[in-house]
Amino acid sequence: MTLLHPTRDELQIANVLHALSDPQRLRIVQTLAESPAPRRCGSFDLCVTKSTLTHHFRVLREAGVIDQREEGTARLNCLRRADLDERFPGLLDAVLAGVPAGAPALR
Amino acid sequence: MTLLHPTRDELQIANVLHALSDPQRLRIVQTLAESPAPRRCGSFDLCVTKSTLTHHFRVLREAGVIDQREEGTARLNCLRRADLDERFPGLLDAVLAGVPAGAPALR
DNA sequence: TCGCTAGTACGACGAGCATCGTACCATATT
DNA sequence: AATATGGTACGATGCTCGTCGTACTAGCGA
Repeated sequence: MTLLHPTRDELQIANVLHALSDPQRLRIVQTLAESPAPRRCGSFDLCVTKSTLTHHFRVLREAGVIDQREEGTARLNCLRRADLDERFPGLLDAVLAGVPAGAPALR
Repeated sequence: MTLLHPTRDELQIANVLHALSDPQRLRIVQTLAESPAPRRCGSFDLCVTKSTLTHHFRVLREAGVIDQREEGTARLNCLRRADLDERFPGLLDAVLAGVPAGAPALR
């Protein structure tokens, strides 16, 4: 299966904002931003099932917020910082700064 | 009827992002940002009915993005710039910069 | 007083979303 | 080969959203 990613030029502000407007996805992005290395989908501390997780990762990917690449049996996620900063300078940092620091564990 | 506005401290990043994730509302915010004076609800060039307009203004108001006050038979809208900038510094500017400049008239 | 203007209220409808469970498919590991 | 691990696919469910139309209210001007 091929993972569809929008190109940098295809990023739409409304899509990005929608992707970021969900608490679970916000938490994924926050975790990703704090993480030095790409992370597996399963390594996020969210209180949802695996299938729901898959859904959220797809929304983030299709909006262009994250990049997913396959690595063996896992799927590695990372923020598309450069693309986001280029298209929407300051947006990601502003959002991350606005997310409550000690976000409840949700689990 | 009393217009409910969240206080500055009650603003939630997820709510704000959701409010901003709709093209029509994005256009309202953009117009408001470019306007030196408060504007009436009817003065926005959107291709939706009056009742839909009312709905969008309520979403923006309840998320804390805009302030609405009654003035005779009209309702005047303005951005809550100061509050937004205080709680989420840079967010509004980043979003506004990301909105396509010559946004289609939608009408 | 009689409209006109600006906007709300309410109910409806179709679409989309967040969530789940079950079934499934790879790739490792034993 | 058998099992475990990491994740997807699909269908279902219930909720929310964007949109509309119709009916309504409040203020303003003739």
